[in-house]
Amino acid sequence: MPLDKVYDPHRVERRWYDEWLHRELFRADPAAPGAAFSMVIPPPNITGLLHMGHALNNTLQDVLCRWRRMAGDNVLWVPGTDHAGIATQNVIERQLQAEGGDRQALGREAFIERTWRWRDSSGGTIIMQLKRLGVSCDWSRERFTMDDGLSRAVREVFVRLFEEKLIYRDRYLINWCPRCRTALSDLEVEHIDTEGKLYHLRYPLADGSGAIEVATTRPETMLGDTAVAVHPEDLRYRDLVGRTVRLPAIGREIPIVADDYVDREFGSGAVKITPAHDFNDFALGLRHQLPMISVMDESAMMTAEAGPYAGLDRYVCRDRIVADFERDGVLVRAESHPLALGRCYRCQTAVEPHLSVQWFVKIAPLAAPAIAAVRDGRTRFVPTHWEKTYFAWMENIHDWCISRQLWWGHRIPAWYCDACGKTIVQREDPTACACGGSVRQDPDVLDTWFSSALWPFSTLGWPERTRDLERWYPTSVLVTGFDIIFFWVARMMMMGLKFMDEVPFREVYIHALVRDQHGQKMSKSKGNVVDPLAVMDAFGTDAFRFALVAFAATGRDIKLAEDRIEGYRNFMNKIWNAARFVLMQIESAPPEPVRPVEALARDEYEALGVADQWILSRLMEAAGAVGDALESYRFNDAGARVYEFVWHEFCDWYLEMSKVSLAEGGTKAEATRQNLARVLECMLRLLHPFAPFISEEIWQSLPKRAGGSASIVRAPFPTYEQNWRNAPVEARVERLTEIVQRIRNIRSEMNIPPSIRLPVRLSVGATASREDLVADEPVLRALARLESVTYLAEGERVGGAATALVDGVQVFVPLAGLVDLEEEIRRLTREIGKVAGELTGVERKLENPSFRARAPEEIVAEQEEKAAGLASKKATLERSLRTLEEARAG
RNA sequence: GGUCGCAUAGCUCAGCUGGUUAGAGCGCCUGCCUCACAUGCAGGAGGUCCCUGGUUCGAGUCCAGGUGCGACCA
Repeated sequence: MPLDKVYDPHRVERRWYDEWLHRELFRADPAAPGAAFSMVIPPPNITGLLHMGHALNNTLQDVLCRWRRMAGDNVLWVPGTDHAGIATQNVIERQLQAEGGDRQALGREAFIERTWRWRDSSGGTIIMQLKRLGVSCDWSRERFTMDDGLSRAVREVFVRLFEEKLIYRDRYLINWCPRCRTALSDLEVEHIDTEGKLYHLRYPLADGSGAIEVATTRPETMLGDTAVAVHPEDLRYRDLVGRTVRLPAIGREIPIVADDYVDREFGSGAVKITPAHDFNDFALGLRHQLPMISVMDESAMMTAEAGPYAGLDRYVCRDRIVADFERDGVLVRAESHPLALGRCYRCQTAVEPHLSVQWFVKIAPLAAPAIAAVRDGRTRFVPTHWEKTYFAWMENIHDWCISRQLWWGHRIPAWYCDACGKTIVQREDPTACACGGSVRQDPDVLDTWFSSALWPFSTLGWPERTRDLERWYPTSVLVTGFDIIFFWVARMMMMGLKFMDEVPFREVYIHALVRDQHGQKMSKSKGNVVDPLAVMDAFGTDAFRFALVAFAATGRDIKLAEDRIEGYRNFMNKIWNAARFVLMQIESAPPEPVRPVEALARDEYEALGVADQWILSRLMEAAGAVGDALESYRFNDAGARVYEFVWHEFCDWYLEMSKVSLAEGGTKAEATRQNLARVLECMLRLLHPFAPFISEEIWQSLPKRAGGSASIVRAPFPTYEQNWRNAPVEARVERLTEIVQRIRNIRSEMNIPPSIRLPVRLSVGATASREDLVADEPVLRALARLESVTYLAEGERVGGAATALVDGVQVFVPLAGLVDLEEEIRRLTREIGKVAGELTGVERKLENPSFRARAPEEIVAEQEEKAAGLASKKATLERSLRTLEEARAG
C-alpha cells in the first residue's frame, strides 16, 4: 500500500489510540516482571478544559512512561480527576442562578445529586482531551477524589489525625471569601499589588485632653477597633499608654496599649487595632486580651456592631465613613498608598479576615519529617533549586484551615451532640451520642487539597494493603509545575510520610509554565489563550508533543511560538517521507521481515558498506544520548538529538548515500536495503516516546516478523551498543561529507549551476587514505554532482582552480571557463583570514608560559596539535592563492 | 521589604560539571519542481553572549556589584 505524499495525522491518531486501549497496552499488572516505575497524574479539575499547562505536563509524563515501558520496566501511570470543591460548586450555582433558583432553595441533598449528574455528563471532558494527547495512562485505574475508595481514605486520615490531636477545631481569624462564602487557606489567597489609600484619623482622648492620630488603609474597620497601639519605646506616646480614646462614630472607649509589633516609622507611629479584621491585630489582641468585635458578616455586609453603618456593604461603608469623618474633622488626610490586596484564587473577590470556628491541621509535626526527607535526599527535586522554595515554605508554615463552607466535597466526619455538646469523630457514621442525645453532622466539607494530598497512596487502594501499593509505592517521579509545590507537592510529602512511613515519590520534576509568545500568562480575560486542541487540529498531536518536549528546558516560562510547532509538523512529514522512501525500496524486493538492529550479527555487519556502518554508528550514539538525556530529565536534549539524527544524519546523508549503493544493485544493494529497514525500525522506536502516533503507524507498515511485539508501545527502547560504534568509519564519512560540502560551497559561490557536472582533482595527504576515497568515489560523485574525480601525484598542483582543504585532502575544482578567478581569490583570501585569526588565538595561548605551566597536559597537547594543523592549512591555502595570482598575472 | 529566577543572532530559545573564533528552529539572502519529501533540497549572511569589576593559564559558563525584566513570599 503506497503511503500518501503528505502525512495526515488525523487519519492515524484516533485509530491507534483506540487500538492501544483495545489491546490494553497501558494496563499495568503488579505481577508482571520488571523494575517498578510509577507515576500519578496531577489530577485536573473536573471543571477544567485542557490548557497548555496540562498538555506540557502530561506530554512529559507520557514521554517518561513510554520510555520506561519500552525499556522493560513494569510501568503504572494512574490517571484521574479532582472534585475541585469551589470551582465545581460555582459551576452548578451559576446554572441554578440562570434558572432563577439557588442552592438553598434546592436543598443540600438535591444539590449534591445534581453536581454528581453534572460530573458524570461533563466532568469527563478533560479526560477525553488528555486521550487526544496520546497519554498512556492505565485507564482501568482511573480515580476521582470523591470515589468511594478515596473518600474512605480521606475519612481514615481525618479520624487518625483527629485522634492524634493533629486536627482540631477552634475559633480563629481566617481568610474568608464573601462571594464564595467560605473559609480559604492561606494559600488560596492571591496577593495582588493594588493602589490603595492610607487614611490618617484623629482619635480624641477620652478625657478630652487631646487626640492621637492613627493611619489605616481600611477606615471601615475602625468600627471594630478595640485598642490603639504604640511602640513601648516611642517617647512621643509614652505618657498616653494606659489611657483611653473615644472611638469616633461609635463612642466606644478603647485603651492605648504598648506593643513592640508597632512600627514607629509607619504613619504616625500609632496604629488602630481591629482584632477581628486583621491578622496582625488578631495576634496583638490575643497578647493583650482585647475584645474581638466582628463588624462584617459572611457577605462582608456591616453588622449591627457597626452602629449607624449597619447593613451597608463594606465599600459603601468605607465611602460613607470617609465622607462623615472629613465633615467631622476626624480625617486628617488621605494619601495614596500601595498595598497587596488579598483576593480569592477562585473568584478574585477581595478576601476578608473573618473570625469563625473552623477545623485546622496542626502542621508543624507533619512538616518536620517532610523537610527531613528532602534534606537527606529521599525525595529529590529536579531542578534542585526548587528545594529552596519548598524549604522556605515548609519552615514557615502555619496551621492549615481545612474546613470549607461548601456542599460539594468530603463532608467533615464530625458530629455534635445536641444533648451533651460532645464532638464525635469516627470512621462509621454515629446514629446517636453515647449519652443518648441526638447528633448532627458538621455541615462543612474539607478543602479539596486535603484529598489531593493523599493522591499517591489513596489511588493505589489505601487504606487497604493492596498489591498495587506494595508494587508501586513510593511512586518513581512526580511531574508538575512549580505553582503547586505548596498546594500539592508539600502536602503529599507530609501525608505520604505520615500514613505510609515513606515518601510519596523519589523525584519531583518541576517544569516551566506555558505563557504566550510575549511571556504573558495565558488567561481568558486577556484573550491570549492558545487552545491545545486547536494546535493538535492544525499540526497534529505528534508535532505538538515534539514542540512541547523541545520547549521543556526553559527555566520558569515557556513562550509558545506557533511557528516552532509548524516546524515540528514539517519534521513529522520528513519522517513520513523518509519512511516512504525506505518502504519503496524494500517493497521492490520479496517482503522479507525486518530484522531489528539488536539481531545484527558480526558477519552481517562486516559485509555492510561504509555508509551503512556509519549510520549504525550514529544511531547507536543517538540512542545512548537520548537515553542519557531522559535519565536526567533533559527532555529538550533528548528531542534535539532525535531530530538531529532523523533529519540531518539519516535523511540528509544516509538516504542520499544509500541511493548510490541501491543503484549499484547486487549484494551491496541488498545489504543496504536491509540496513535501511533496520535503521528505520530502530529510529521509530527511538522516536516513539515523543511521537507515538506516527512511529506506530510507520512501524506497523514495516514487513512483520514473527514473534515480535504486536505494537511499538511494547517494543524495546534502543540501547547503546558499543559493537556498532565505529570511529574510523565515522571519521571517513565525516571527511567525505565535508568534501561534498566544500565542493557545493564552491559551486554556489562561483555561481555554477547545479546542472553542470564538475571535474574535481584531489590531492591526498598523509592523514587521509587514498584507497578509502577511491572506494567512496561513487558517493562523492553523486552527492557533489561530479563529472570526474582524479588524483594528483604528490607535490603536483593545479593552477587556476578553486580549492578547499579538508582534513588531509585538498580539493581542486579547475576553473577553466567555469569560475571567476577574482571571485576565487577573494574567497580564498577570506578563508585564509579566518584560519589565520584562529591560529593567532591558539598561538597566543601557547606562548603564554603560565598556560603551559598550569593547564592540564592534554589541553596543551590539544592546542599544539591544533596550531600545527592550522599552520599547515594556512600554508596550503596560501600556496593555492599564489598559484591563482600567478594565473591572473598570466 | 525578603527570597528566587531570567538577560546569548531580527524572533523564540539551547549551551550539563569553565578548555576549538558560540549553536538550533523560525525569519532573511542566493540558487534549485535533483526519480522520499517545495511541510522540500543546496549554499550563505547574521552575535561587544546586559554592564562593571574579580577569580583563573583560560569565563557565555564561576564570584561580587549594578541595570532591566519576571515570579513567589510578607
